[in-house]
Amino acid sequence: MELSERKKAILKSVIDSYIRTGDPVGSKSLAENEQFSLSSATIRSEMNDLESMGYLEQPHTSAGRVPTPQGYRTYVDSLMEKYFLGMEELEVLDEVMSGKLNEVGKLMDEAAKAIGQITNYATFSFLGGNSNIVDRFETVFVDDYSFLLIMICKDGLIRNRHVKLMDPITRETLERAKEALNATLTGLSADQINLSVILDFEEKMKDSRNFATTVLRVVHEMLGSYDQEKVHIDGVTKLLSYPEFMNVAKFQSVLSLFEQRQRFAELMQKAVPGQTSVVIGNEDDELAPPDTGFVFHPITVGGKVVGAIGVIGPQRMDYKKVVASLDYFAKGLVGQIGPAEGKDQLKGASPDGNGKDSE
Amino acid sequence: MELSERKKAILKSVIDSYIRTGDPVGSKSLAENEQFSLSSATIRSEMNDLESMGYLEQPHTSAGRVPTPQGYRTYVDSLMEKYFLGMEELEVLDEVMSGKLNEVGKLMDEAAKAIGQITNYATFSFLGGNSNIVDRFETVFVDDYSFLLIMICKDGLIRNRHVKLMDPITRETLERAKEALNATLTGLSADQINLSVILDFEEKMKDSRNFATTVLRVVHEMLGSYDQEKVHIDGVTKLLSYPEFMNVAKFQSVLSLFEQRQRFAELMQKAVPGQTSVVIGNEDDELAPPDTGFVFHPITVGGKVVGAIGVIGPQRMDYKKVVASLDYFAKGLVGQIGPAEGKDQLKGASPDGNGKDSE
DNA sequence: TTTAGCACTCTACACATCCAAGTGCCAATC
DNA sequence: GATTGGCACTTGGATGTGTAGAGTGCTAAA
Repeated sequence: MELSERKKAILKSVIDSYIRTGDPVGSKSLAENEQFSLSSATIRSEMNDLESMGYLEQPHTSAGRVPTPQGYRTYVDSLMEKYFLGMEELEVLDEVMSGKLNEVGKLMDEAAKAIGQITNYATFSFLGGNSNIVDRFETVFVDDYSFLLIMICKDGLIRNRHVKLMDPITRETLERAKEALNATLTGLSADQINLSVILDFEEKMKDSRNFATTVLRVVHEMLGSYDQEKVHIDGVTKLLSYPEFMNVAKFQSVLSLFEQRQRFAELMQKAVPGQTSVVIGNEDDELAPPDTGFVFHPITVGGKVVGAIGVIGPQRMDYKKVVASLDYFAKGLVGQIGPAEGKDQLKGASPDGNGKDSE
Repeated sequence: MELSERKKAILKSVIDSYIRTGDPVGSKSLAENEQFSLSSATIRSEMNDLESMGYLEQPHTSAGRVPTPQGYRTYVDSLMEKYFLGMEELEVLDEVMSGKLNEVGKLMDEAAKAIGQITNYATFSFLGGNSNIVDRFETVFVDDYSFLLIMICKDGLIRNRHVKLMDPITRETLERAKEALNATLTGLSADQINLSVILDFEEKMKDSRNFATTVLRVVHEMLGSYDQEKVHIDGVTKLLSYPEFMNVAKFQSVLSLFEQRQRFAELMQKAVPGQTSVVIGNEDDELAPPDTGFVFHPITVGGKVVGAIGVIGPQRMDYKKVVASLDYFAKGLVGQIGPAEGKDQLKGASPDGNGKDSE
């Protein structure tokens, strides 16, 4: 059954009002809200329809109506109007983007903070996927018992590890290991590194077995795991100012999401490049806790999603404002990281990478 | 006025009981608690004394007594008995420590998590101070528009940054920059880098001014700032299981501390090498939020505090258990990082450094 | 010095009441 | 047929009252 224009208008009003106040909205307050020249009874019956169609629900018999996830979904997809950022808001964002930050990671962190300031919700920034293809390895000799292993990926991301050893190595061994790595692992992604590749590498390094094993273990870890450290969350306290999170249990469910950072990576797999996504409550899966909303915008480099920046708030968050902020930042970011890409397309010049990738 | 033995015993009992239950403890329950063969009236008068001496206080007239920060202080310093870790607890910790983790940072994170599991409080691990002395710089050419700058400090800590540039560089320029950095900055700490040092460096790189400026800015940042990213907090949700944090305002004050991570660094300045410190509420300064307790153990490398691992919980936390866990881990850690130091004392072999220093 | 007894204070809880908000339904009206 | 006013009904929240229980301070007696 299609929604009539009037139903749409009423649904939009209900959601707008609920987002603003957080109180269930009743037929009377809507009727008084001039824009409808209808009595509360009429509105009541329309709301009744909307409820049976699944867009609204009542916390209890004598309360007003509250949007369901499905209600929010239609609102976000087709009802809400565009939000235009105000002067101060633009200033906050522009300041971050004009800041001379050489690292995209830092930039994203700052932007997330700024967006949190504008919207008053918690924000996160997230960088790095897990299916990188190795471009090459580099090593730096630190001392006889340790060295730095640097992995440069095709998409420009850089990770590194400081590897400690039990037995001393020489610069020569290290150099040989680097060459062996480059010879065997270049062009492969994590899931392509199988036993034969490993044996190949160990064969090349057979005079220093222990060392080779250690190196492989580190490489494996660098390739395989999402890098939890790269999820930065800011402004969790802001959530405590919303009544829906004053309930300890609710807040706990959100907090525990924050502590399982790898879940962000899963969430990000829903990301559509260049487009702001909205996940409402546990709409589809169990990815997000109930009563919360997620809005995020993926960051793509060379057509590949390498991260995201986003907002976490109550389900009734001000989606239009949040979406506007994220869009504005994402549009600006393309300008920031675009030039480097343009300059050096053939080499796929690192548009990013940033230190945070190291770990 | 000195505390009589009996007063001490009563104070200890009150605190033990309060830590266990979280309820204010009354004279009657203490009197019944066999170990005193005194009537409740006597205990009452003793408690009255303890109250006027500042060790106890009453939430309201008809409630039992609750320890003050001063009360906890005496408890921690001289009253509490030693806690012996149980088999399962030892197992949890041993497993972490025996894990082949090449990086001290990772090790500390895991240990913090384990201690959280044992004690059921929030934990943190923190790595890196800000007054490092530069041992040398290394660079890695990534592509024409970016490179990796690696700073190796005297104490073995390693930091790195992926630096992006607006103009292309050559491997030769990069190599020259590295040599210039090593020539001018080696052996200096952040506060020793003044204008003349900067001018010296710029003079050496005068044919590529922009590049030199960028490099200096990055170096400055690497040297100067506490690295917020290096504070890892785990198990915040655990705190929500204690009634004292069910109050939203209280919990908020703790959370906001977590969001100002640099405050950990300040807190750490109180650290005494090799010794577990306890900070109770806002005992002295405003460092810690009221109603919370901090217990932490600094990690020293070459006599210098480079980090800490610790526990954050309600003021009435089980200090003896927490202290025992931290002590055990710290003792074990010395063994872990000791060997590398021993093997290569002259060179001040990196006992650590770990990737997380990069950022 | 210790103790038993007692009056007093305060909180937590259960219970009752009242009120406002909002609903659904129905008959009257446009 | 859509809209509306009227009305009975439901419900949660706020407010008030009474009671039980825990704990105290004080005092007089042991």
